[in-house]
Order: sequence, then structure tokens, then C-alpha cells
Amino acid sequence: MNTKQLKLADLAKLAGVSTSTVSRALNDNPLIKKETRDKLKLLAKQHNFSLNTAASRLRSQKTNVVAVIINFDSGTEQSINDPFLLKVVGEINLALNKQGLELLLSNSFMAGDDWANYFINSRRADGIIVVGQGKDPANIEAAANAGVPLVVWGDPKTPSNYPIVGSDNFVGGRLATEHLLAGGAKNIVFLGDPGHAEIGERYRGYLAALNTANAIAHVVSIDITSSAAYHGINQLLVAKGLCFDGIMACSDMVALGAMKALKERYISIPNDVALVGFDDIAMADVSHPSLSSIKQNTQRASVLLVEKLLAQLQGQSAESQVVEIELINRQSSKG
Amino acid sequence: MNTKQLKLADLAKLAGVSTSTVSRALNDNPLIKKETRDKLKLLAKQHNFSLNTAASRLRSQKTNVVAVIINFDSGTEQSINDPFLLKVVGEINLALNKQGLELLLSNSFMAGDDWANYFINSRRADGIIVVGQGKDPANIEAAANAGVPLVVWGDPKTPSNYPIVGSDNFVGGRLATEHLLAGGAKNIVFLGDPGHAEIGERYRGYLAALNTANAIAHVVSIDITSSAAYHGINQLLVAKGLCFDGIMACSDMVALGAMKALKERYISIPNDVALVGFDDIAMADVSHPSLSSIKQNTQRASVLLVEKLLAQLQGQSAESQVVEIELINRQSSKG
DNA sequence: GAACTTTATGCAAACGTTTGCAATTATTTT
DNA sequence: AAAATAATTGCAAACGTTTGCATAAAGTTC
Repeated sequence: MNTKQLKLADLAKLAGVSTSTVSRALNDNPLIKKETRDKLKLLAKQHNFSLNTAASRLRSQKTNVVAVIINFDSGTEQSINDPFLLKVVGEINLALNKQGLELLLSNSFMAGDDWANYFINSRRADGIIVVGQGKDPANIEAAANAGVPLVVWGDPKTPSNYPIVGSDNFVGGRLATEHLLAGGAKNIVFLGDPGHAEIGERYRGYLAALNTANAIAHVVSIDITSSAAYHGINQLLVAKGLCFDGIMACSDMVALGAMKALKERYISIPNDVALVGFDDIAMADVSHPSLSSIKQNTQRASVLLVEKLLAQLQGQSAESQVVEIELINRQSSKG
Repeated sequence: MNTKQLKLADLAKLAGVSTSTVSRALNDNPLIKKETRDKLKLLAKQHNFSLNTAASRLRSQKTNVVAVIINFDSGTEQSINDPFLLKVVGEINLALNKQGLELLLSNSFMAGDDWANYFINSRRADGIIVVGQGKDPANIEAAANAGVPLVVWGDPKTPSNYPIVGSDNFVGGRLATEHLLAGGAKNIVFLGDPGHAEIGERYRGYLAALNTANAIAHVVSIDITSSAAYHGINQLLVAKGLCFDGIMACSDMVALGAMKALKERYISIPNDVALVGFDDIAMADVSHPSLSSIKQNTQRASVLLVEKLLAQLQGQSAESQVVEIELINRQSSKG
């Protein structure tokens, strides 16, 4: 910062060429002779030159920025502390970077309700990735209807006019439940709130599995937090005793909360109660007993999200897509 | 997107005033009569108008964007999956938003080595928040020396010409160790890599506590991951048997990995081995036994980071600052 | 070697704001 | 009521790129 900031024109003067040439060279435009391009790039590097993105964005009407909105339900404690959502953000960051895109991190608070306006009209970003459907799709739909390039991490089976990428939650729920049934469980509790899109699908998968086995459903509807799970299971035990021998939890954090409640009462896992979670977060492997879980392929999903956003940016359309899901069998269930 | 994008000039024409007036009104400039300001703001809202940030940034030479760099050590597996770092990012996001600033999420991969150039010269952001000191401060120092407004989450005691905000790691290490000693532990293992700045301070706190108690230090140096901890403790047990009765872990994830190794061998916690972690992540409370930990006040730290960055943006200087730290006593240690 | 094509570069006009200064109008002072 | 001051608004010049079009140089064809 000691010397005055160099601009394109200065660099052009130094090289004895026009600004057009420098601009094109730095953007690797084949109109410019390869040799010249390399020379100018080198010069830029030597002089520590960097294009002014503000000017560039203004002129080119492109930002190369993608807004990522963590769309947690207000009124729920999920949010910022949910390791799974944050992991997804991290993966998206990597996927975007690989495409030379930058990530503007945002949340419903900052962006307000009119996302099209806040992000796109204002040229803050070229497109939007929404992490989590939330309970109310109004904001997403409004943005999509306004023609904003937009993709969503969520339940791909939700009917929508925007692409949703996510796991096959129905199959996930079914797999988990079938696994518990196969281990001999007869009374399996579903722990989670079926009102939430993704969790709803998991719930339906759970019901489907129970149905073919002629078992009876039992839902404990709670917030998607470990402490809610802990208290939920505790209350159930107090009220009705050990009336179940399996738990299908809607997330690993929830499963771990339940696990804690069980362990405190010396209920054996998996002998008295078998347990399967969802997400396969790092902790699933670390807990004791380790937690069986449905693994979501967040890395692949992130790549897909970015691909589909890119397609929209190029004027093509993109469809919702399901990513494969996998049961990771660990100690908390009888495999 | 059906109709052509409105610009400031259009809005001005609609209102029958000049663009200067509209610009000033929307920026709440007191030069403009309050009444006019309100009228124009309303008009803008009605027409779904949004300032073009690219143009605005170009002209005003300000972005209102802060780059946040997750500065994980390459070669380590910490990174993206570390729930603590991500939690800090989440808190910073909130703190920035409260000041009307936006968050550009980045990592060492995208930003390269010359942060001043990549973020500031290019007008991508006005300042930088670095999360984590990493092992090599070269990039940070280069940026700070270039005059970039910059703050760092890390060990505030590290000598530096840029402000570092972080917990009092020395006191944290000492508190944790003293707590273990008070519980009757005689042979306390330090689990973590003292070569890392923050962990080094924790280690010195550990040594200080041992010293006054005339106990002997024993370091198991590992990567800051739960699986490294798991294997580290396993190997130690295989090689030397149960030669310790306390573990001071450099993070909760590490502590939980160690806990798993202990539980697998039916070593009682806290009776045979007492355990204290660091960070107080959500899992600490959920694990069984729940994990005693040193709680870092990430929320307060984030607010401070943003304040200090803001100060620098306004040309003032800012000092490193320590945030208070607290022992959370749970079941994994004898309290 | 003239006419044509291809390749490489330059000219100059945008892109949509903000802001110093000038100009106008309203208010106060003498 | 004129003069001086304060409160509002407008004019027009930036901010630093990118890009359509024109031009110049080099290569090709007959």
C-alpha cells in the first residue's frame, strides 16, 4: 500500500500496449497472441496488479459470486450450530472454488425476504444456493419465479420449479428402519418432526418399512437438536417406560441426544434399544457405541448443486436430482 | 426479470428529481430533507429497486464486504470438518451482519498467498478476518505489512503487528490441568500438538500447573482430529498399558476420540482416567459421560473481531485481546 | 503482386453509481 | 427589505473495466 494502486491503464502504458489488449490478455482471451498474453500476465504478477472487480463487474454485468443462504427455520434452534449444515456449506465452498466462483455467505436475516432483489438486482451475486428448504418455501419460490438462477439443498422429491438436490430421504428412512427390523426390533420410534420436508420423507420411508413388516408406528416429534432428543426420550421413558426397542432418528445429533438419555438409564445399546441416525457426521464414528447412520454424500451433492447452478447461469435448465445414500453399519444397531 | 432492470436514473426521472438526490436519499444522507428521503425510499421499495453494488463500489471505493479465510494447516485433516472452526465462522457471520457487512467466505486455496492483492487490491473486500493462525504466519504477516485491515482469531499472546483475538489458552490449559490434579490425577497426558500456536499455549498452561504440583509431563503429539486421538491413545495403551490417570485434550473432538478408545477397553471415566477437553462444542454435553471442557466464548470473540476490524477500517489501530475462558465441569472429570 | 482472408491490436463508448462544487430556494439577521 | 446565512437540490465528472467495431499487420491464394 505504499505506492499508488496500479490500474489497467498504467499497466498498459508500462507494456506499451492498449488497455484492451491487457484486459483481454489477463482474461486469457484467444484474440490476443499467446506470447503477448503470457508476457502481460507476467508483468501483472511482477507489479502485483489485480483487476478491480468492482469495475469489472459493473462493465461485464457478471460477478462470479454465488450467494449461499443458510435457510434455517426461525423458531428452531437448529441453525448455526448444526454441524451438518455447516459441513454442507464447507463442501459447497470447495465446489464453487473449483469453478472459480466465490461464496457470499448469508442468512435469512441479512437477505430479507426478497432475495431476487437483494442478491441479483443489486449485482451482489449471479445466483443463489439455498441450504435447507425450511418449512416455508415462499422466499425460494418468489426468487425462482423472478427468474433467479437458484438451486436448493433439500428433498429432491418436493415438487418445485427449481432444482433441488439432496439425498433419497425416503429410501434412507426405509433402509434405516428395515435395518432395525432385521436386527429384531419390533417397536421402533421415529424421532423427529415429520412436518419438515426432508424429515417427512424419511418418515414416510419409515412407515413403508413398518408397513411391510406389519409393525406399528410411533412418532416422537421434536426439534432437530440433540437436547430436544434427550428430553424427548427421557420423557417418553418416564411416561411409558421402555416401550420401544429401536429408534430411527432424523439426524445424528438427534440420535446422539437419544443415546445419552438411554445410557444414563443403563439401557443397553443395541441390545435393549437399537439406534440408527442420519447424516453420518464425524461424531457418529467417535461416539461409543459408534452410531449406525445413513450417510449423505454431501460432497457429490455440492458438486451437483454447483453444476446445476452453472447450467442455469448459462441459460440452460436443470432438474432436481437425488444423490445416492448409504447405510453405515456401526455398533448402535445389530447388524 | 420480466421488465428491464431499473436504475437510479430511471427512479430519479419517475420522482422528478436528480440522481444525486435519489442516491443521497437511499444512503440516508442528511443533506436531503427527511421527507424527501422517506418518499424516495418508499418509491424505491415499490419499484423493487436495488442499488447496483458494482457501480457503487467502483465509485465509492468501498465494498462493505469482509473476507473470512479459514486458515487450516495444509497437511492436516482439521479443515472443513472441524465443528469448532465452522461455529466461529457462523458467529462471525452474525456479528458482521449486525454491522451491515457481508461475508465473503474463502480458504487458502482460493486466495493464494498474496491476500492483500487478491482481496484488497482487487476490491473484493475491505478487510480480512483470518480464522486460525495456522503453523506458518507468513501470509498473515505479509498482508498485515501491506497495510491491509486484518484481524485474526488465534492466540492473542503471539507477538504480532496485527490484532489477534482469542481465548486465554494458557489459563485454559492451566485450569483444565489443575482441575484434573484436584480430582486426584497424578499422571496427566497432554494430547495434542504443542507446535501449534494456540495449543502450545495450552500446553504451557498444562506444564505450569504440573510444575506447582510436582507432577511429570507426558505429551502425546497428534493431529487435531478425533481419529488421530483415538489411535494415539490406543497405541499408548498397547505400548505401555494404563500408565496415566488423566488426559488434557487440546480440543473436544480430540477428547472424544480418546474417550472412545478408553471406553472400548472398559477403562472407567472418570474413575480410572479423568478427561478434560477444550472448546465446549455441542457434543461435549451430549457425549456419555458428558465431557468436561474449557469453554471458549466464540460469540464475544466474534463481536470483538468485527469491532477491531471496523476500527482499522476507520483508520484507528486495534490491539490483541484475550477473551475470558471458563471451565465447564461435567462427568468426565471428578469435580 | 493484387485481392482476399486471417490474425492481432487499438479506439472509444459504455456500465450505474457517488460526490465536490455550484446553484437555487428558504430562513434568519440586521 | 436587503443582506447574509442555512438548507436543499442539481450538474457533471469521475471510478476502472470490458467489448463492438475499426484498423493494421501478416499470411494465403490465384
